[in-house]
Amino acid sequence: MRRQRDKVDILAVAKAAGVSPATVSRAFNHPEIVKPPTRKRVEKAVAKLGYIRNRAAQTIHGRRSGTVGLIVPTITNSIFSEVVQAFSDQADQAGFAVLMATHGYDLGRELHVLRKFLEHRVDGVALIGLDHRDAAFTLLERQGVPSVAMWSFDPASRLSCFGADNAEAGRLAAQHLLGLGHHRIGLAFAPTAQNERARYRGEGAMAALREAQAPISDAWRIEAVYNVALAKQAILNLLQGEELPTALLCGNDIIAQGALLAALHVGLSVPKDISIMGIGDFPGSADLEPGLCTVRIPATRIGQSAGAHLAGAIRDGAAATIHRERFDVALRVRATTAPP
Amino acid sequence: MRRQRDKVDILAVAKAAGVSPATVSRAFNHPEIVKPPTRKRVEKAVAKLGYIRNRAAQTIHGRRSGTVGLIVPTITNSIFSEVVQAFSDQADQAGFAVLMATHGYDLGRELHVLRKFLEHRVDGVALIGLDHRDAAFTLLERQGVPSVAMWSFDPASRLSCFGADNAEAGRLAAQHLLGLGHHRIGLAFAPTAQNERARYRGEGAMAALREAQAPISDAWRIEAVYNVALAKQAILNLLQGEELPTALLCGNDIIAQGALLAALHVGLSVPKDISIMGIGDFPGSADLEPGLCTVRIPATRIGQSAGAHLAGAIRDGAAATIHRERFDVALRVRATTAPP
DNA sequence: AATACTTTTGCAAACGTTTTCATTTTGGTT
DNA sequence: AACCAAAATGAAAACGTTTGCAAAAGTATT
Repeated sequence: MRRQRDKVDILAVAKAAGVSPATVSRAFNHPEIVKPPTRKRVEKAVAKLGYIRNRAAQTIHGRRSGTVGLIVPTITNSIFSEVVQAFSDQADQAGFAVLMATHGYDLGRELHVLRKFLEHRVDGVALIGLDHRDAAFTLLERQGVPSVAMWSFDPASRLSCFGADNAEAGRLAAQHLLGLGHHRIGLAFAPTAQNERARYRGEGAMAALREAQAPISDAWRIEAVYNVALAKQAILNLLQGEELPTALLCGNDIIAQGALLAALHVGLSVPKDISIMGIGDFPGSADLEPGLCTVRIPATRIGQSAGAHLAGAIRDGAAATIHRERFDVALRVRATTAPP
Repeated sequence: MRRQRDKVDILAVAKAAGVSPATVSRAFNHPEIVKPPTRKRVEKAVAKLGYIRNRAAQTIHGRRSGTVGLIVPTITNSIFSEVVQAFSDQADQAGFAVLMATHGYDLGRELHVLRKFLEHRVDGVALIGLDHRDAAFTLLERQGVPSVAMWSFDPASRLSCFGADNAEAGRLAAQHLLGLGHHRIGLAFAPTAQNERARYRGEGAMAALREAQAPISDAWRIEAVYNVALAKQAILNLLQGEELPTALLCGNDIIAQGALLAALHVGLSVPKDISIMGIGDFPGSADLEPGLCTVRIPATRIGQSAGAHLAGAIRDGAAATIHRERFDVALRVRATTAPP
């Protein structure tokens, strides 16, 4: 049984292998420049002592920490699970460990977490969306930390961004409903104050409705939160009203899922009695009964590209240059929509 | 505009505040022992220079890293989202940053990630379940890193554990169906090889069926994976058969959700034509239409307790003592089950 | 005003690596 | 065998903190 007191560091390994600490270090970081027999001896010593490198020590020496920070609003529903998974996989493949945190749609907490991550000297940062505290932007710029924003595309973004044109997504959704002949369209969106995704989508949808001269009733405009149960509740209230819309355009698939359940709950048949349209095409949306009609946002590809780009930017020390990538959205016509 | 070259470290702050580096350090770590006016001067200097502490430097000095590792099978579905969120919140509150990774139900990858996290000198580790590579256990013991396993309870566990008795959950589910009068019960479980949760649940269910002398047909025993779409597919195959079971007991709510969708898809009415039972009570299960009958496992409480305990064990340097906490499971009778 | 505490601060030695520079070893040419 | 270049290794100085110990500055007690 190994005693606690004889700590096994690079020096202990060096002694056990009969080489200098420098050689041990090189055996890890530049194996090609240490002679194979020596390397073998080092490896044997490492195995025997159960040595585990200390990343903190190399971080302090100015090398990279080997971590990237990932800050998302939430992981309790499926909205970001795909993008988080894809990003993490990519980071992992590039050899990074992922520091992850959620802020619950509170940009103040986001800033707090960001600061904490910078104390840990993350080599890069990934955020969701383009709405952030000004302090967050300046912090990232001052520290020269490569960073990416995922989910939204904006040609004038202050951060590198990988995402979709949310206004277009909203427009596409509205146009699909209008094209089916709907005029009385209800809108269910999340609060848009600190959330440009919801804001842009809403604006895109409204623009399309105005163009088509569809009426926009405040009674049909409800605020839902990103949670199936709560969204279901909110929509139930709407469905209690007397004059119902013939279609419901939801800010994302979570809300749409709530809407679908609410409709079924009050005995409405979808899409016969009411059409329901989502945005996002989250995992599971296609498999609902009936399958949810929505606008696809390629979350996995966004996460992958963002992860790969961030890893590259870290490797090249390219914190300052802004890179923007726009991912196409596409209508996914499924069974929850039909002519009124 | 601050030049990149004049790095702002504790020395720069000290100079700007007219004190020694030691005092700056103390102002951060033991504010109570530095005189208020001095502290003020330090704080002002910190703000002016935009200084951000370097956690790596304090880690290397033997202090704690301020990070905990969280390794889960997956986050792409709702299974672990609750427990992950609760654990992270707790860790965050205790001042820790969370290094998180997924291994996709591959315990080899889990070991790999664990090793990586130890290189980063995480102060504690949280895992899901009790099935792990032997090397993972020894690694944790050798390194003396406080660790907890969430989700399963076992009085003989090798790690501290916070979780439910999965055999009881399986038994409870089976007994509920038997009690309703079902005899022809299909079982849909995930592969049990490296997953004691599924294994114990299955064993508990089988034991109850045997006791009740219910027939166990291999044709009604199918292997599903933890993914709504794939589970739906697998169950669809089962439902194509001629002699159908009158009830379906699913290894967890994800599979049950797939089963529900599959049944609806082929035009079966739930629970009139077939009863469906899940295990877990994941977020959203209560809100399905019809609401999913299941066995509740208190994921949020598990994550909270595990997080709080881990933080405590780190504070007290109590890596060796094993703590086990058992959380009660409870039947949640909802609309997807009825007498045959 | 001198003494004895107590509180606050500073000095300097760690912490575990990496890397520059210098030195030794190796292998290839004459 | 002598020489030279190239390859491999070692010595030591960093990296940015924290903390034990000692010195200095207050504060209370005579």
